[in-house]
Order: sequence, then C-alpha cells, then structure tokens
Amino acid sequence: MNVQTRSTAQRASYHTDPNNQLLSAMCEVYDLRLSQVAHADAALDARNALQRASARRIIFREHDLHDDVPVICDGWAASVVMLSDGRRQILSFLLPGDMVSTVLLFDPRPNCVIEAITDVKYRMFKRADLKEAMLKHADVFEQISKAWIEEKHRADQLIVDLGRRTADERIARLILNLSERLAERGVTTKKEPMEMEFPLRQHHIADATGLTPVHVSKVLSEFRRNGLVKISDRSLAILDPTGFRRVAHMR
Amino acid sequence: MNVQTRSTAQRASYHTDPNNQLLSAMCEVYDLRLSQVAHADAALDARNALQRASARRIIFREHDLHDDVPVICDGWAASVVMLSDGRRQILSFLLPGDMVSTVLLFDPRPNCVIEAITDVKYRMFKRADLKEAMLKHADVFEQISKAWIEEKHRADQLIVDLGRRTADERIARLILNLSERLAERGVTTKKEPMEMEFPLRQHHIADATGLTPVHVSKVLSEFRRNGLVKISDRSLAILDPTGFRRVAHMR
DNA sequence: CGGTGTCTTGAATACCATCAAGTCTTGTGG
DNA sequence: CCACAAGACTTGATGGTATTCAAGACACCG
Repeated sequence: MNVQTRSTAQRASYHTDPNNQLLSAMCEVYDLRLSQVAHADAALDARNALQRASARRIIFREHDLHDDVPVICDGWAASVVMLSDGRRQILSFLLPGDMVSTVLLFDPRPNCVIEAITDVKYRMFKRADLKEAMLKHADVFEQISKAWIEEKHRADQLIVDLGRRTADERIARLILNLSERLAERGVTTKKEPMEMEFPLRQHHIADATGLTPVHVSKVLSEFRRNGLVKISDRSLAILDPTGFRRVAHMR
Repeated sequence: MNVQTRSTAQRASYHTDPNNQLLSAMCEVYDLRLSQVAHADAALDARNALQRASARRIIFREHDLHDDVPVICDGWAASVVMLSDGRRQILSFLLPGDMVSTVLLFDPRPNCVIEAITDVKYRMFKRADLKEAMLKHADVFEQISKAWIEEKHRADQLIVDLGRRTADERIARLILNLSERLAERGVTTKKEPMEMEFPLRQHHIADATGLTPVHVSKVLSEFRRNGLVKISDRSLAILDPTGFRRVAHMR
C-alpha cells in the first residue's frame, strides 16, 4: 500500500509547473539581458547559479544583508521567526517556484530566517536586476505585483487563523492551503482521495499554527480516527474532502 | 487631572506629520500632473476630494471593486476580517497618513472591511494614477516600496504575536507599537510619562489581539494595578515604560 | 549500538473563554 | 430635560482548550 502511495506522490519541482509565470518572466528577463552577451550560459550560471541546501539547514540568516533574492526551485522551505526564549513561528511555507518574499526586492534586511525543510535547490536573483526588470518589463511588474498580492493575502489569512480559530481549524486549513497551492502548481491532483507529498514534521505544523507538537499529534490522531486524512511515509491523503473542509470552515 | 490630560493629548492628523513622505510624494505627483492643467484646484478636488466617515461606520466594504485607494488623513480606522459566525479579527490599525493597504494598488478587490474607529477624514487616490506615478517618479516608487516593507513587517510581527505570545505580551506590544507609530508621526511625545490620544475601545484591542473583551479588561486592570499604564478619558499614558517593555518583551 | 529525532499517550495544570450580574456612561426620542 | 435603551467596562464563578510534564515506542544514522 505504501509502495503505491510513494509512486503516485509526485515530486515537487518548479519544472513541473507550467503556470509559474513569475519565475518564467524572471528567467526571460535574464535571457533578454544575456542575449546581448557572449557566452550567455556561463554568465547566467555565474549570476544565479542553482544552489543547494540540505534538509534542516538555514538558507538565509536574519539580519544579514543580501543583494540577492532567493527563489525556491525544488523542495520545501519555511520562513521562521525565532524568539529569544526559543519560541518559533513559521510565517509561511515556501514551495517550488516561490520567491522567498517580495519584500526582499526592496529591503536587503530580512526579518526572518529561511530554513530548508527537505533538501532544497534554489536560485539567487540580483535585487538590482529584478528592480530594473520590474520597471522596464510590464510582465515582470505584473508577476511581481501578483506575488505581492498573494503573499499579503496569505499573511492576512494566517493572522485570522491564529487570532480567531481553534486548533482543529488551523491545522485543517493549513493542510488544505498547502494542497491547493500544490494543485495550482500541478504537482498534485485534485482527484479524490487528494494525495500529496507531505514532508512536514509535526513540529513544523506546530510552529505554523501556533500550537505545541504534542497537541498537533493529538489533533491529527483525531482526524485519522474520523477518517478525514491518512498520513504515512511523508505523504498525505485527504480521504474525506467534504468533511475536512467542514472542519476547516472552508467551502 | 483629566482636564490636563485632555489638553496635553494632541489630535492626530497627517498635517502634523512632517515625515509623511508617502503622502507628500503622492500629492507632489498630483501637483506635477495638475501643474499642466488649468484650474488645478478644482481638478484636484474632483479627483481625490476629502471624504468623511463618522465613528463605527464602514468606509470600504469587502469584495466591492474599487478604482481608488483611500489614504487616512485624520482619525483612526481599522482593517477588519469578519467570519460568518461573528468572530472578528483586526489586521491593522490605520493612523493618519496611512494608505489603507499597498495591495490595493494592484488588486481592486480587498479582502477585508475598513471601519472608522473615530470620525475619519480620508482621500481617495486613483489606482491608475498611482501606478503610473510609481513607474515615472522614482521617489513615489521609493515611498510605496517603503510602505510595502512596513506593512508586511507589521503583518509578520502580528503573526508572531498571535501565534506565540501570551495575552499580556500581545496587549502590551499593541500599545507600544501604536505609541511608536504615533511618535514617528509627531502626534505624541516620547517623553515620560508617554501619553497619547487613545480612542480604542476594549473590544478593538480584543479583536486585534485575538482575545475576548472580558479578558482584555482583566489584563488592563492588572496593568493599572501594577502602575504600568493609566487609561482615562480616551487617552493613555505609559507610566513605567521600562516595566511595560519588559512585559512586552521589547527592549 | 547509543544517540537523536519523531511520534504517541496520559495526567496534571495554566490560560483564556464563557456565562452572568451589575455599574456607569452615552446616546436618543418623547 | 427626562426616561429609557444600548454600549462600555468590571468582576467573580465556572468550564474548556491547549500546554506542560513525563514516559515509552519506533525509526534512522553515524
């Protein structure tokens, strides 16, 4: 059974996403720039070579200054705020194709750490290049605006979840949001049972929902007992989407 | 005593803020545009006339489409998300000089309601004008980027507060944040005792911190008993800034 | 093979919500 | 101007949700 599970779970990668217009617009800009240059490939590699970080490593430290904006190409990462007493809060999960934050286009000093959840591949784009491209190419401007809207919308939703929703709702909504984002990227299906690659540990869910790992465990067990989800072997299936959406108060 | 309190509490208005570069950059753009036009004043009035809303009125409804971006000129407002079962979450308080949201520059469909807390004066700026100005005038672009950074930073902070902080911390931090924002605008002093106009009802604090009004009342009473703050007559004084910052975990 | 990380489960506890009653203020229409 | 209603705040009693503490099972890795 697990074998089947593994084989149907697709590997997340921005390459599989035909709709990732932001990244393709950005790459196009690089191509435009580089078409005027000899040895374009070499120049591209030098400027935004593919980088790698293994699971649980920090890609991007807080309060460092950066001239680059990372874009996740493969794997999952998270933006995390850490408090001095050890409390942690995940601001967002970064999936393949996501720019770490549109704020980094304007502010070299991030206010959070970027942590790899799985092994991650990412590219660095020069902030200066992107700002220039944004002003010169309408489609880049458009795509960055879109990313901006999306980013703020997700932050606002999280505020509501953390401020006004119960543990059950928060966890169910997190899972549904992730599944929708993956579906948009074409790395998972919308067919039932909705099944997806799910590399999050329970402590990631806890840090994203403002709960403790212990309580996350209890809620997930409850979901399983009620036949809502099945979690095994780093993959997750939503067995009863209707019931699950009802728990999440999402129609 | 209250009389003195009233007299020292200054009235919030963007006119008192010499540092509001966003609004002045925007107005400058209008002046630039209008300098090419006869009857400039009339045109300015027509395009972004000062509007008014009295306390507890809704300025901006969710899911309406808008061609305009409101900027608060006088008074306090809030962006509020309302859930179907009556739960409410305030995403941010809007003070004089604040653009409602930079997202509205790109997305005509807001995901929250704007509610006046006090009587409010505001101006509507045409989205199309602002986008155009953003591309043509570097300083407008700069100021809008700054507003975006600030807006996202505050949203991220709120996520951490709601996810990982206790009621005491949340409330203390809210008050300190507001006091700092007012101080930046020059509508309050940084001298001790830090005193400011404070038109929020306890239910506003509750909706902003994800708590119940009852609990807010209890925490504020505790603060008062410990000599941290004094609240009377729609004004608030931080009597012991050091102790208060300690409660808020802010140095 | 011990060490570390992950998950589960139960018991005790803390924090905040809910319920309820009462005071005081504010606003409004007769 | 008064009467009454509605809103704002306080306080105490009670309850529920999530945390903390603790112990154990299991998998993975050097």
